[in-house]
Amino acid sequence: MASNKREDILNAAILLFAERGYDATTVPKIADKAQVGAGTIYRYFENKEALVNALFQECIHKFLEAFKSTKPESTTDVRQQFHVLFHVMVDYAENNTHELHFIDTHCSGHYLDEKSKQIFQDFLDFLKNFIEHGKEQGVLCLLPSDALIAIVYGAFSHLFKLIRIGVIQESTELLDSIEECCWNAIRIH
Amino acid sequence: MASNKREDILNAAILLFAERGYDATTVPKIADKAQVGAGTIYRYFENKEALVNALFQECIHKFLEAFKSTKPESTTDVRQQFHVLFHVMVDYAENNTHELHFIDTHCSGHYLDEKSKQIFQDFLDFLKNFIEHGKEQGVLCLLPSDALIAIVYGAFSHLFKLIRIGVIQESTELLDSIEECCWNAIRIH
DNA sequence: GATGTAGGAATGAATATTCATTCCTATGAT
DNA sequence: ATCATAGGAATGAATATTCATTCCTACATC
Repeated sequence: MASNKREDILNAAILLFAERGYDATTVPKIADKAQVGAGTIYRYFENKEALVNALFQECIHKFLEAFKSTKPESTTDVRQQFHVLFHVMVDYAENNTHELHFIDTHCSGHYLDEKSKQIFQDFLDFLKNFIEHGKEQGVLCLLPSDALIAIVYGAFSHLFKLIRIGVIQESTELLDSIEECCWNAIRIH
Repeated sequence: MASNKREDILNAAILLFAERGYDATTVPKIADKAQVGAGTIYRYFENKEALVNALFQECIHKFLEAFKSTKPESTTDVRQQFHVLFHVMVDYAENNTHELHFIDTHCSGHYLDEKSKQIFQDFLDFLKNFIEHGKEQGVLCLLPSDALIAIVYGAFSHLFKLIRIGVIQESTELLDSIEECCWNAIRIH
C-alpha cells in the first residue's frame, strides 16, 4: 500500500489555503484535516513556506500541462483556439474546485520563492503567445498582451468565484454565453 | 492640534493590508508605519478586527458616494451611463492607489462583520441596478446581473493590478480601449 | 495638579517548529 | 511459518517565537 501522506497533506492544505488564505491557515489545522501528526508535515516539507510553494508549483504545472496538451496551434483559426483554451480553463475550474481559487489568491504572495514566480511567469508567457498570434492575425485588439490576458482571466476568475459560492448557477448555456462575452471583449470589432 | 492619529493609523493600515493582507499585517507594524505607539491604536479602535472593518466601510462608502454623485440616471443612454461609471472607477483607482486593491482582497474576508458585508452588498446592488436597467433597454446581454458585474469588475481590477505593479503603462488611450473592451464584453451584439 | 492622551515595555495566548519516542513493515534467521 | 531485529516513518508533547492586547508611566494642556 503506497504511502499517500504527502498527497493527503497537499489536499488538505489546498482546501484550507483556498478558503482562508496562507497566513490564516495554521500548520496544526492542516495536520488535523490531513489526519496526520503535525510533525509528519515536516517530514515531507521543510516548513510551511516550502509547502505552499510545492503546492503552488504543482497546481500551475498541472494547469499549464492541461493547456499544452491541447495543441491549439494545430489550427490557425484564432476563435477556434480561444474556444479550446477557454474550455481548458472551464474543465480545470470544474474538476479542481479549489485550485483556481488557490492560484488566484496566492499568485502574488510574499511567501512565493523564485521557482514559483518563474513557473507562474512561464504560464503567463504561454497565454501571451496565443494572444500575440491572434494580434498578428489581425483578429485581436492591439492592446498589450498582459492587458488582454487580465481582461479574460480577471473576468473568468471572478465569475467562477460566484459559481463556487453559489451566487450563480453553472450551466452549459451560461458558460457558452460567458465565453462569447470574453471573446467579444478582446476581439477587434 | 487637529488629532490626525486616527487618520494616520488608517492610512498606514490600508497600505499594509493592501500589500500583505490582513493576517500577515501585525498591529505593531501598523503602529510603526503610522508613527504611533502600539497602544495608541487601541485608543481609536477596539481591536484589529474593528480597525479593518472601519477601514473597509470607509472605503466602500467613499467609492459608493463617488458613484452616486454622478447621477447617471439623468440620461437613458446606457452606453453613456457606462462611460460615466467606468470613469468613476478609473478616478477612484487612480486617486486611491491602494484602496481598490484593498477592497478586492478583503471583500470576502472572514473578519468582516455584518455591517461591512451589508455595505458591500449595497454597493453591489447599486451596480446591479445599472445592469438591470441596461437589460431592460435591450442593450445588455441577458446574463445574470452578478455575472455581468463580475466580468467588468474582474477585468477592471486585474487590469489595475497590472498598472499598479508597473507591468503596463497607464494612458488615456489605453483606458479608452479598455473601456471599449469591457463594454463589448457585456453589450448585445 | 488634574485630566486626557500617547507611548512602548510587559503579558499571555497562539503558532511554527523540533525532537524524543513509538509504531510499522520489510527482511532474515530459525 | 514464526519470531527477532532494524530502520524508516509517524507522532504529538515540548519549545521557541510571534503577535494582539494590556497596562503603567510620561507628557501635555488646561
